[in-house]
Amino acid sequence: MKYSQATDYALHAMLYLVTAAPDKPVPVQLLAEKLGVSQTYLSKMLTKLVKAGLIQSVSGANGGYRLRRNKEDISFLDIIHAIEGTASLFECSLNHGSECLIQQVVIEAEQKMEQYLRNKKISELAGQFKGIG
Amino acid sequence: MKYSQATDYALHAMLYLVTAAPDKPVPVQLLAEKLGVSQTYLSKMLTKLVKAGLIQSVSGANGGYRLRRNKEDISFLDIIHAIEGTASLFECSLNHGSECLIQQVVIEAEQKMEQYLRNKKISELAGQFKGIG
DNA sequence: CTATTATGGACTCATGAAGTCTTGAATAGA
DNA sequence: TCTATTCAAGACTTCATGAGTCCATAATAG
Repeated sequence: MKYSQATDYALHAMLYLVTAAPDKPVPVQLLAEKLGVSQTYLSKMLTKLVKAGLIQSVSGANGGYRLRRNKEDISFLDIIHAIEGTASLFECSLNHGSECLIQQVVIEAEQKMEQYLRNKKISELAGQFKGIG
Repeated sequence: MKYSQATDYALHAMLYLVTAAPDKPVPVQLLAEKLGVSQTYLSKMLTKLVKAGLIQSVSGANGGYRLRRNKEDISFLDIIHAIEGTASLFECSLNHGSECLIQQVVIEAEQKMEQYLRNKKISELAGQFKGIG
């Protein structure tokens, strides 16, 4: 079980957008160079972030991506959920009669992690952030 | 990102072993019937649990599996780690100069989850456990 | 009109999960 | 000692998903 690299890229891209000038949209080409990943691949993740309402896209020349919300309102969990989906980490595959006690425990544990990620905003790192490379 | 079904089976198998009579080893055939999974597949997971030191195997007639430790000393995390491995959920694939701040946050979150799973013992469910099916 | 930029679908490739099959080793009991 | 039972391990198959490419289409600034 691992987070996908796509999540890794998305988190870094968002960190860049949070630290970048908020008025000017950043084209995917620039982001892709910074992260060392292909444009076409990165654009998949950015599209997901757009659909999740975290960023906004501007087509055409001088276009690109910029934040849609206040940067203080964007949590790690928002980004992770946008890429990985919101399904639970654990789903019992046995057909018990009742609710699965084991599943309840693991989901409870997952919620501890989510709670931390929900409270942690990507902008908190912007101060310490010295550039991607 | 999801826990594997193997982890699901292993947790249920351990719950059964914890509630079963501790003196008599339980053969994989019996466990497999209870869980509704094939013997050969389940035995893979049980072998991992043996290697992790959670249970003990007894070959030959009247053999099977029994707990190796005190049942109060077996946590959810022990079982999950035995099956899934102990690698971190997140590994930054960019080559930064320094440590990755993003990775630090996600690993911190993971540790919240692990802390909960480490404190939760499988035997805590034994009381409420009404059988697998 | 053209260059730039995002969107979306089809596609390939590699990896890992899920599961089977078979062979071999250990041991209890006759 | 022989046999039935039980665990261990490796090779193998199948399928789903992650990772990534390529191309055609749509939107927009100049």
